[in-house]
Amino acid sequence: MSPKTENIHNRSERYVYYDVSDEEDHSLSLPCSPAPSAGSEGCLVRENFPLTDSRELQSKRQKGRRRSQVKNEVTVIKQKKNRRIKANDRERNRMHNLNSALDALRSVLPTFPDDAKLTKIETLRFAHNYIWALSETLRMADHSLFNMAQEGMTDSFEKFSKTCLMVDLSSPNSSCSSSSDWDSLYSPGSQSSRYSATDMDDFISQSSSCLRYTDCC
DNA sequence: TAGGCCATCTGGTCCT
DNA sequence: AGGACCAGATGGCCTA
Repeated sequence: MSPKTENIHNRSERYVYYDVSDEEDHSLSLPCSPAPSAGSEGCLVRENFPLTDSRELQSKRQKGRRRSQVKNEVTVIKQKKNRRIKANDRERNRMHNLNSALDALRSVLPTFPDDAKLTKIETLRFAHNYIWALSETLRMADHSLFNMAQEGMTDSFEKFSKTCLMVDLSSPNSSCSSSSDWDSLYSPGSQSSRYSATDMDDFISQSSSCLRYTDCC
């Protein structure tokens, strides 16, 4: 096999490779179609060589560009996939952090061990109402203390101050709270008004009575 | 089996 | 560009 023939043969091999994904290459190699086999050799030798060669160079460049385009697309797809995986990972972590925060919130809410775990929405609603209830309790306690001070009950005031501030309202073991008391705050009901004003009033009165009936008074 | 809850994925939007 | 946040979609699990 002469060098020239070998060269042509190599070209035809390359054609076969690029023709798979390139329709324009078909048009370029049309004179030698249908198959760039033995006929193609005659084709290339017969035509004026420089023209064929420049066409080939052009074709090579186009093919090179397309190959790098394909490569780029593959890279972009890989990059996108990689970014998605990383984003999913971050999102998972974010949700885990959110859940940890909810767990922390649950842990400071007064529930009983045998209670079913509060759902997310229950936790948020309960926390909201619990804070409100504690605020109300404080307000009422302040009011009571103020009245007591006004009446000159200095001893009672001091005693109240020392001991009642230590009352742990949030403790499920608190003597004045029971499971049902706390259940009333998040007992099953309509989602929209799960913790009714009545429930909260009950809670406040119970909390207040707790303050009133602990060993401080 | 329907409905509720949850975890995860995904694409969009906004911000740095 | 990349990260945070959000909301919708989806599928799994559990319970009444």
